[in-house]
Amino acid sequence: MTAPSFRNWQSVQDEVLRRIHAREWKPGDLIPNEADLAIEFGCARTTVNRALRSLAQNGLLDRKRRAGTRVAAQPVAKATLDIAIIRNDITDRGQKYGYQLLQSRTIVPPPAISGAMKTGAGQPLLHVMALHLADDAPYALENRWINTAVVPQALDVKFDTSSPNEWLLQNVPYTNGEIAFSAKMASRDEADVLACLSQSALFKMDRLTWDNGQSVTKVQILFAPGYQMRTEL
Amino acid sequence: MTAPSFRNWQSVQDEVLRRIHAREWKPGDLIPNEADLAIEFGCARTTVNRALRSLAQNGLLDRKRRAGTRVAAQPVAKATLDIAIIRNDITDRGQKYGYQLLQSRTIVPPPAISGAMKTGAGQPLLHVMALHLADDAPYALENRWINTAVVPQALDVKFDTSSPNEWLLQNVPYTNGEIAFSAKMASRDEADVLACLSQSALFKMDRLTWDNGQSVTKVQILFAPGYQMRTEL
DNA sequence: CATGCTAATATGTATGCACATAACATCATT
DNA sequence: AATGATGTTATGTGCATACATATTAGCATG
Repeated sequence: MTAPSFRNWQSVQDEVLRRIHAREWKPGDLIPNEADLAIEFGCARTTVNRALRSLAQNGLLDRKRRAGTRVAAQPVAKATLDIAIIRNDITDRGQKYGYQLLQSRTIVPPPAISGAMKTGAGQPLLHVMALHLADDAPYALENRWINTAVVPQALDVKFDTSSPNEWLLQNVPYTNGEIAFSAKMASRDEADVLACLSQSALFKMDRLTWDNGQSVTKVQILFAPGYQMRTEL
Repeated sequence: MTAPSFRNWQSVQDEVLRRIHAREWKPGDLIPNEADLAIEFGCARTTVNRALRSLAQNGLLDRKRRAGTRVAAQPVAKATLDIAIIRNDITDRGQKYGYQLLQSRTIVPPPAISGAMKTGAGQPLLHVMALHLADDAPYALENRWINTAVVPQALDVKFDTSSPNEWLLQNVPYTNGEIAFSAKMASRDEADVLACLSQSALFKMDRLTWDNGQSVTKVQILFAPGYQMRTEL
């Protein structure tokens, strides 16, 4: 039997994938170590390492030092979502983007919000509500709080032509954050703004971002009925 | 000024991240090339490459051959969601997992479904409905179609103690698929099963998986009100 | 002026080697 | 038998080097 010779890490990855799909290596199985695979594939161990590392990152393999590499018993599907700027989301689909500022003012927020943001209780936040439109139809309602202590420049920005969504993403750095997705029944006001029936089921995204331990902003985005967030596996 | 010397790719990555956050390198800026950075950091180009490659994968840098590396103008936040097996989702939170089969039968599906699955029109599918419970409360309703042409073994499985969700993930390989998330108003039947009010807003996940061009399964999972899908940024 | 060839350049990747590190196995000690 | 020291092993990473490849700039040619 001639060694087929897999010279680059992509083809090594493909071959490993093939064996997993063909169930030559079953979930839970320990696969040969890098050195052996390198010999079998006729390439350097580095190359095998690169291929396996990549597969591990995608959740198809579990790797542990000394213990070896095994096929993930329960392939946790990792879906990568691209949380784009809403404007791009819309224009990428060939629709016309529209924007409308609903409200912008500085307030001392109710405890629930400053609690989530872990700001001081009396800390004033900038509160902005805006509507994103696709082909003139309401698309998403942005409800945002900005920590003025961290982002004082925000106070000088009139969010009347472009959304806080865009401005913050382009002007304010952050180190980490969290996102949560859920479903919410439309309140009367929300239904009004989004031009849908009250009690409609809306897709909701909550996002909290931080910069070196200081909370930057909290946003809730409510999408008009029919919105879908999609991704490949 | 002494060169701080960043010896491993993680610390190089951290330093690059720091510069991005500190806006020493602003969005859209072209950053020094790998060779120069390697000299500055006192490490090999390979190490810089590893760091930058990783950052590019996370969407913070845009890299092009010959054109160089620049800070992403619009940092598309990439959120990676771990779509776990529902049982794990529940037990990981320290709750008791429960399962209940509602229905299982072979049917010729309505055109809408076979259309989405791109199976032959008259192709019979196995249809299974099941309920997942957390601490005895309804948690999610699984509504699944399985392509019996591709997965004939499924016909022999009684899904009375463990869900198709688990069985398929552990027994049937797939090459690719797609996931969509959305919100849906609970129908009367759905509300009944999930023990919630009719018209509640439910978080919905639709998933379609393929194996080498053949559709394997299509599933719709409706989560009981209150469900949140979370992830770090 | 348009077009196409060519050279320069930055990233992409393969390789052999070395050493670091985690985790397990084994054996000795108590 | 429990505990701890020690060695072994597989992955993790760094480095120097070489070559591959995409893309751009510049030049030459029609």
